[in-house]
Amino acid sequence: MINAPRGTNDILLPQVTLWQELERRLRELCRAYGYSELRTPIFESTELFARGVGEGTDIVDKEMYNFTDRGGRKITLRPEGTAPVVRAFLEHKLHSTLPSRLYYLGPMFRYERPQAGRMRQFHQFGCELFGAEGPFADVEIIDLAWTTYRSLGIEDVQIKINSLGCETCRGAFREELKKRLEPKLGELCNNCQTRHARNPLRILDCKSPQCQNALGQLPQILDYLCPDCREHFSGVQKGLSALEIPVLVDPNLVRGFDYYNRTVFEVVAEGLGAQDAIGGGGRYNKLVEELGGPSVPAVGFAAGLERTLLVLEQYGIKLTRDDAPFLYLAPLGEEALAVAFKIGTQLRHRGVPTYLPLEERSLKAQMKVANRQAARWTLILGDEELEKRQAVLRKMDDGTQTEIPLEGIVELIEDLFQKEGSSGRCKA
RNA sequence: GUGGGCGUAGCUCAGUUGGUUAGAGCGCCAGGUUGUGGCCCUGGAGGCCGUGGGUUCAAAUCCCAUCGCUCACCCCA
Repeated sequence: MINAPRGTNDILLPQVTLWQELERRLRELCRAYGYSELRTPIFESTELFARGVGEGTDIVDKEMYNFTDRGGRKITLRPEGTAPVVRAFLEHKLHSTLPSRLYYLGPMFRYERPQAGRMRQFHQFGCELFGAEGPFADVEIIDLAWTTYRSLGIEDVQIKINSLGCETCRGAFREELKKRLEPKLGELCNNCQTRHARNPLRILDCKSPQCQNALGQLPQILDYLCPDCREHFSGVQKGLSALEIPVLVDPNLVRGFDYYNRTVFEVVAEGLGAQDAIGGGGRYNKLVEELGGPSVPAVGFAAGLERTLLVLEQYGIKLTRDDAPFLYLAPLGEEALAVAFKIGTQLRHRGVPTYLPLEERSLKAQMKVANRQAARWTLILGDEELEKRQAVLRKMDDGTQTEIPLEGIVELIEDLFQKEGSSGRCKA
């Protein structure tokens, strides 16, 4: 037997309706915010991520699904959504009309050991806002992130924000930090020893108790922000508080991508095992340029959908989606099966969700299936009815049934469906 | 990459100090109702006990290896 590869899974019936409903709501939300969908390929040139996400990040160094195609091209299954969106944004010259609001929704791939809330193929929903430098853009994105969870009924999320400054103030801070860490190097964990050389900022959010102890009082980037960055960050905070979006300033929040500058944020929630982030994002003013485009400021965020569903489950929030048949057809006998098959097919042509049996079965067995399928109505069609050119229409809720003529039956049931519409019933 | 836990029916899991035809609940199928679901009752189908090797008169049970799942470290969504 061949199983799905490690860290991947099949999404089937009970779960798949949750996914459909989740996706439907996210798209609806994007419409409200004026974001339009951008679908990019699932694989890209390896170079895109090497340059976009940055060499030296965990993602690029050890988590990418890389392969060489038959033409010798170096290809990578996308580990995140922002770099591909920027690539497409440039390829289609979307910077000619700014601001540009884009969203994506789909699978991402990272080669890691799976655990609770972490898969090798997982799904992200993300939004990117191009062409606005002022704090309102950051506020819009953070509000959108916040509203994403709120609109799903998750009240209990916390947003942590920080500012990483720009290349000038961050550079100065990095040097200062390195200098201050120098004497304590020996006390830090192995990881942080290498970070010291490559990316000292990441030492700030190291969770190892060894480092937490050794670090003690370190300078904070917020104290090193240049006047512009300081003003921008305070603008973001003012905007958020005007919208009454509660955020926690976390000076140690760094995040794992190289492309962020100024605002970074993370949405955290309980119930994800050892993980706590269900979404995150920030500003990336240099990325478009680094990928060969003009200077276009941008902000974005991404939400992990598996984790979002985990949190929904934790809170007992059920996203329901009607997937039950409106009509269950229960023919008795060969002749009735043929007649039912035709009626059922005509109803399907008219968009009425119809369960159609393909073989003869006892009425009892058919009723059981109708019940299990949560059908709203069952149409019973046997010899007796055929004789009289009639059928029995049974309402499954209360078991009441009426005889209706075969003549015009398709129209009659279609009318019934138009009136009652979908009922929010769920098979699973 | 490292460590812990677990692999028995479609699903959730029992299975005693190794001992005869490996069990339950749910689900599925059929019957109780010669044409009526949900509740109830009866019966049935369905298992290389993850795989390979070893110990033993005898292995689901003990040992080794291997694969898979899972949780955690690292990092992240």
